[in-house]
Amino acid sequence: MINIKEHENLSILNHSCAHLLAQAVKHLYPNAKFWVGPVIEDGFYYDIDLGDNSITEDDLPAIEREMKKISKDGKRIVRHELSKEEALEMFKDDEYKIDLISRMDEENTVISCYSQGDFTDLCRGPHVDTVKELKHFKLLKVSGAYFKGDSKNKMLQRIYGICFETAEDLEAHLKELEEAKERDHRKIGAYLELFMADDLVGRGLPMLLPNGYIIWQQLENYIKDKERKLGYLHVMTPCVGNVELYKTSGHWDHYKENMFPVMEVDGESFVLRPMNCPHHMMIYANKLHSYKDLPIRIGEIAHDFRYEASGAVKGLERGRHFCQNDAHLFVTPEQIKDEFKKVVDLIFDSYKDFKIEDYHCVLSLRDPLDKEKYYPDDEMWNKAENELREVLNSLNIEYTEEIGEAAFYGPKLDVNVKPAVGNEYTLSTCQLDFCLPAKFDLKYVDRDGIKKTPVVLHRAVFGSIDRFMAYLIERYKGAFPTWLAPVQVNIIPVNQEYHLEYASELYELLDNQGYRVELDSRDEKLSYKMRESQTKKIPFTLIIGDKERENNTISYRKFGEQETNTLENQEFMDMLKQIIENKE
RNA sequence: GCCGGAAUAGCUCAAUUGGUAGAGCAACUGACUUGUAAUCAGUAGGUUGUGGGUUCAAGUCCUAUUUCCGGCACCA
Repeated sequence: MINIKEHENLSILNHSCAHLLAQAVKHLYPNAKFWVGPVIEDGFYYDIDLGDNSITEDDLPAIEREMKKISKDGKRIVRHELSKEEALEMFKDDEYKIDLISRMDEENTVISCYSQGDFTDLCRGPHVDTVKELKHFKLLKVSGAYFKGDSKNKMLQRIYGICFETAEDLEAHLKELEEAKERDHRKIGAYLELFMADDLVGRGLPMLLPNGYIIWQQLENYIKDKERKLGYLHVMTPCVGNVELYKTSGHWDHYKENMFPVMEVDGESFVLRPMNCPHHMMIYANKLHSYKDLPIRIGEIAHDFRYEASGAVKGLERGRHFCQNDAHLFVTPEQIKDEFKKVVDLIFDSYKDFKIEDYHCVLSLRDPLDKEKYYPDDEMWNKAENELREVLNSLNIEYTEEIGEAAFYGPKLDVNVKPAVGNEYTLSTCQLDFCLPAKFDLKYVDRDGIKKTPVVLHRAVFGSIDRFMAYLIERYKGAFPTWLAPVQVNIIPVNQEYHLEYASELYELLDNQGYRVELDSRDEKLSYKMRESQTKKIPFTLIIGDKERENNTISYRKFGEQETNTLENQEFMDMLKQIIENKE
């Protein structure tokens, strides 16, 4: 999907279109006041204070018509420059513009405005020359948005739209949006019976159905196997923990609002655990370690519970229960780089197996001004951040840096992806932590006989298995590679009477070798069964009739292909084995 | 949590200004015995998310509530 921000022309076009939107809204809602209207990846938006009025999606067509009308009038877009003083005078009745202007630093700043007909807006520009150029746009959605992005502030109304240079581009984009909706893991998940949710079970608590659980187990086995080969030790720890555990780690102070409420039992206070770091810290602390033991890599497929805001819950992507592919690596300071590199390699090796190519890396740093969230030790933070940056650079990983995105205990590398619908989220993460080991007073005995505190890398390759699965559903549009597919082979006998026996033999053969195979022996036409096999996106559909029975062969059709191939039975088995091994 | 929208059969949707809740697919039954994306006929399927209210009459109007959807905020 196109990123408007990356194209200069489109960027200017969309920004100008935001002004056009504002002008149209002003015509229809004269009391409207405007905050900001920036260009985003998917077009533009404008944040508007409509006072007592409100706009719903039903009002968008009328606003679009007004925009078209203004565009047809074809007024020129003119830039004026004024001093801060003049600007304050000009917008004296508009508290939003006053807010913007007064935050511009120097007294002598030149402030620019853009006018088109009866509408003038404060703006840095640049813009297109006339509103006539703004023809191929569409308003997409309305929503609330907090003033200055702060939930303590009042809510403004935000209108989203997008603008293109040609009608064809716009149409193509709208079509892409429709297609993206079809890819949504919630839609495919219901259709292919991968998971379900029910009000009686509770909000944000999806349940994996047999088909989905097969995929889930494949993922679990895949990553545990990879980790085992890299020296990870897997553990299992309880889903409930004493509150003191989280007070010690500091998670309680930062996240108690987002935990399920405390359960009081026999004078002890418990919570459903929201993460596993403290448990793994305690496992490390279970015995005294030598520097020779390090690194120690504790891994777990761990069930966690978070009381996510109701508006944040989304399918398998974000639930109130999820399963982390978590691990904590206890290392000496000298081992940080090497271990970090191994984690990064593990992440991207795995991505190759799942053919995940569309991601971007973020180095998440602290906000030095946010003394509340971040552990106040500048020296520790600088050291950790520089260390992480150095490793990323030495690995030639492309990344952007984001301030204020770090965990409270340390900076991290996040690997982010975009879902079919909604905001980007983090798939994999590797976090550097100098903080928690000290809080738990973890030690190892160094070469010189002195007890020292290890450094911890927190990492998750499949952030949560559920979320990773959500991403894969969308990545593959439900057509899973054979090694992941819930049903790998579907056998269709041409005729129930004459071919069922041979088809059953083949079923046994495949089943005995551990393949996930089904035999469709219903009284239906072949074409009917073929259609169903294709709509269920089963990788291999076998057609078994006279030809196959007489020659001891298998005719098969691969998902998404039109032709059928025929192979000797053994050849087919070899091919299937090969495809699964190659994760095709 | 906040702003807005939605909820009708298992699924996708329809039902005029308030006036007998309907269709396709799926399911079930029967016939057909099939060579690569939908064979034909029949049957059954609903307290219109839930609770209150207005009305002679509510899927439709009002109200509360739950869940879902689109964003915002949050994301250890």
